[in-house]
Amino acid sequence: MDAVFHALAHPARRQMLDLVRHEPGSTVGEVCGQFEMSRVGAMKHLQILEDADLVTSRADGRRRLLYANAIPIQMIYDRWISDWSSLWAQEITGLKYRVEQAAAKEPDEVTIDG
Amino acid sequence: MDAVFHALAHPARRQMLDLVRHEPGSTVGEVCGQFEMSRVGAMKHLQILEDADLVTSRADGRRRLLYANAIPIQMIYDRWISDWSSLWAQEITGLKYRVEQAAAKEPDEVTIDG
DNA sequence: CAATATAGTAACCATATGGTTACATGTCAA
DNA sequence: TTGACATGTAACCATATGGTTACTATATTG
Repeated sequence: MDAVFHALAHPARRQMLDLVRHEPGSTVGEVCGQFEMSRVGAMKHLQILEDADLVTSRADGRRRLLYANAIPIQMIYDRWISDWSSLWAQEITGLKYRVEQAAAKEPDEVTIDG
Repeated sequence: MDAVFHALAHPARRQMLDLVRHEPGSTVGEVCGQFEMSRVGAMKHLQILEDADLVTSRADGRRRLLYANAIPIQMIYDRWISDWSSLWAQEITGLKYRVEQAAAKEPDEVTIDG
């Protein structure tokens, strides 16, 4: 849990995760190339995402392909969000609505960082 | 967002948030007393939670009373969890189930840290 | 095979983080 | 009104974080 929240605490990492989620199979170089910082700096962020299991990878020759992993996000929901629901009961109807929307919706263009 | 995730990245702070949520109106001293570290150390964690708006406070004489704030948690749901739902579509039924459970449930004894 | 492309390591640096002790302030109560 | 209690500040320290440059290693391709 520490690792997951820590990984999400940096805007560059949230953006990276976003990138990989919307473009599964991106290479390390492609992802790093999107950022101002050095490739090595970006790779460190990637490493932190992988340590938190938010990103997984598969070797492909001299390249490495990256994929977002939803499990830790689910964990956050299960151990945090759903637990807090009682404190926002007045919004629960809206929440159920949004969940149903999400279920119906295609993988989409929504941005994550905020 | 940085502040919220960063605040949640430390186990002591998650535990504190848990404490305050289950015992709203706890004083600074009461909360700090629950931890091994010095009072000042604990107060710094509290400050970080307040900076992230996860905890708010109200002065009461020489004491300060603490309250958990659900808004940032809702933000996490809105900007993260619901957005990822498409990646766990096969679990969406279970998710809706859990949401409905949460709506029906009383404020409870569930622990958060993990 | 030689050259290039992709990824990874090593070493380093400035600043942030997480903790401490000692002291200061404000409020309640005898 | 004085003393004790609850909270807050200041100064400090070790280590972690986020970044850099230079170098290495492994695949692919001409």
